[in-house]
Amino acid sequence: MTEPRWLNADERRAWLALLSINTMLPAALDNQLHTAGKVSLFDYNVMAMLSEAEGRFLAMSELAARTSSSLSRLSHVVTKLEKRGWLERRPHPGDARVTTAHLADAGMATLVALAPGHVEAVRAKFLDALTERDVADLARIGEKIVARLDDDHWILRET
Amino acid sequence: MTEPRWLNADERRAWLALLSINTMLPAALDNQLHTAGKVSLFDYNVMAMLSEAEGRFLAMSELAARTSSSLSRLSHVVTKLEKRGWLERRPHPGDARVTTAHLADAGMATLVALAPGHVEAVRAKFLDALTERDVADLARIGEKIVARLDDDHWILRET
DNA sequence: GTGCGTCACTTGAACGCTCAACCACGGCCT
DNA sequence: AGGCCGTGGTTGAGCGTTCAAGTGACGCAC
Repeated sequence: MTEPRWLNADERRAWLALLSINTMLPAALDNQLHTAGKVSLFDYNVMAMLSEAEGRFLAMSELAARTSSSLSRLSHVVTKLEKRGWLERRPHPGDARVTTAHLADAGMATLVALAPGHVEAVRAKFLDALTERDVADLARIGEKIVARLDDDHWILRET
Repeated sequence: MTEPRWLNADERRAWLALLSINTMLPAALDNQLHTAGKVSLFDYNVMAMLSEAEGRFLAMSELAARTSSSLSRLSHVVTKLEKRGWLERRPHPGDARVTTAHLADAGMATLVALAPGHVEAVRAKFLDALTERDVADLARIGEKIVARLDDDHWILRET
């Protein structure tokens, strides 16, 4: 039973900052999206990921990977968005186990309507506080952390 | 109605990384704490903040500030932890509006028991992926973001 | 000292998320 | 062909969080 290595000053600062960002940033963006269109940040992201996919659809498991969420959480949310007419579930032709989520036209329309305000909020609450250099550093460091948490996370998947 | 400024490559990388960290890191730490002692990361943090305070107590509003949470959320959690005998609410002598939360001995004991494993997890899931330089950069950048979200956040309160 | 606005919190209901259980299918292996 | 395990997904119950409303207490104006 050896003494644990406690955090030094910089480690503590980094950890506390990340912890605070972690609760405050999603809250701020959720807020903007919710007042603009009764949509959560997660809802938005689900639709955004679909909008960027070829054919505007993805398998549930792939969509879960791209939103860093559990299949269960995604399934509940897809059900909700489906009820609003923004998404549609379809069986996969080749493999009957697979369900694909398709972004409907109505979903694309709300996404397009919400996007400018959302990007503005991302800038206002986050990116505008940083220099170009900071953003590059953060991207590099952030990807290292992501790699540690999930070594084949999709955002690391480019050449 | 001008065209919004969409994100460039680094901005997008930084944003997506932060978004992923945001869901995966708390989940990983929650997991460790929950299997080690049926405690959430937020529960742990509440008790940790109290343990570091003079006299092991803080006003609810101050504790809310130090956990970046709403008073409402904190109130519910304090009720829960109080039922487990880890915390105690007391009226503030000078101002009857204020409630203070005190860390009980039992709470301190569980904190002490949980701390080594938690710190190890923070290192394993996060800090160990980074160089010393990265940690310093992240602390600096993180604090800039915190400042943007709340310009007198408590972690910025030292000289 | 009476009103009035603010502050510090609490509460209950609605909503969202997590967890464990479950089902159906596909890909084996024999 | 039959049995088996792993994969992909759904569901419902329980718990946690948010939101809006409500309760006192303080402080200031008059």
